[in-house]
Amino acid sequence: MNIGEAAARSGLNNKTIRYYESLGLVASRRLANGYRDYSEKDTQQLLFLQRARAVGFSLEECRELLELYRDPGRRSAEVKALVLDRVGQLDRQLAELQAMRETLMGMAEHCAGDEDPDCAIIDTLAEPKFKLV
Amino acid sequence: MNIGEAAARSGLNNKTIRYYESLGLVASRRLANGYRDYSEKDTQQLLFLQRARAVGFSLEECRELLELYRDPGRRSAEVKALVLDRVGQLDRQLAELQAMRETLMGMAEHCAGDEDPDCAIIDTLAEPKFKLV
DNA sequence: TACTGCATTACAGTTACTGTAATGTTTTCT
DNA sequence: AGAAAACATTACAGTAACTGTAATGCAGTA
Repeated sequence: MNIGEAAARSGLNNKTIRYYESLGLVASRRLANGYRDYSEKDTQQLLFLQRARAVGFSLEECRELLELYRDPGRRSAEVKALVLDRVGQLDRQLAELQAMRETLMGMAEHCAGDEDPDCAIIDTLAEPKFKLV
Repeated sequence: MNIGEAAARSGLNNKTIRYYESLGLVASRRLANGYRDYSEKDTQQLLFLQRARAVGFSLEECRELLELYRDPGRRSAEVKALVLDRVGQLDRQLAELQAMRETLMGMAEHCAGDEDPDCAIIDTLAEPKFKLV
């Protein structure tokens, strides 16, 4: 199958697939006309990539995951470690975003939000009276 | 004061300050030797930028905020709207990261994490049995 | 005078794509 | 058969928000 169909099946964009190939994440056979030709197995790997990206793994992490995916001698402990690492990243990110949200809500509460120039938000950003992130 | 001190006071990197200047977010006077020269007022604007970035505003949003900061005739309603917009973005981001976290934890639970190649995580990424993000 | 530390500019690299241009091939319509 | 649409190819630029590197110059001190 050509790249359009592989894209449709994996949920990736054509350009994204070519990009992944340029990074050496996936390979592809070529037909006589130069068109890429994908097998079922190829599309499964693309789908794998799409799903790994959807839970936020970086492309380098995806590369490691793909290697494990392809390695019949893998240890599931290694896969699990990658996943738990990613959960740790998420926890840190979540905490950071939560803190931002609380700061913003705290500032918004003190702002009248009217036609007046007086604004607690601006004041806080310029010279905070309560602690920021 | 020169850029090093302005950086120290604002918590921004020298390069970051120059970068912001290249984008027209802030301006700077120059001394005879070509060095940038910052006033207290300048550093306050840099600090403002630093704080706005710290709660996750994009540089374009920062530009709007700075304009409001500088405008004595601003309406606080406009400032508040920007903040609440940002809270909305955060809520969407938080929901997305939460969903990723749950997916990952769900997969991790089903993985033994041992010396065996059998791995529920790999299986799920390759062809999911439960719904992904 | 040499050395250190700070300053300047310009350009490349990062992440993960997406958009555009110029071109070629395959398929479909008339 | 010939034209047009729909797909494919490559290469290069742009995005966000910086950071790193190189080559160079100025400032203050031993």
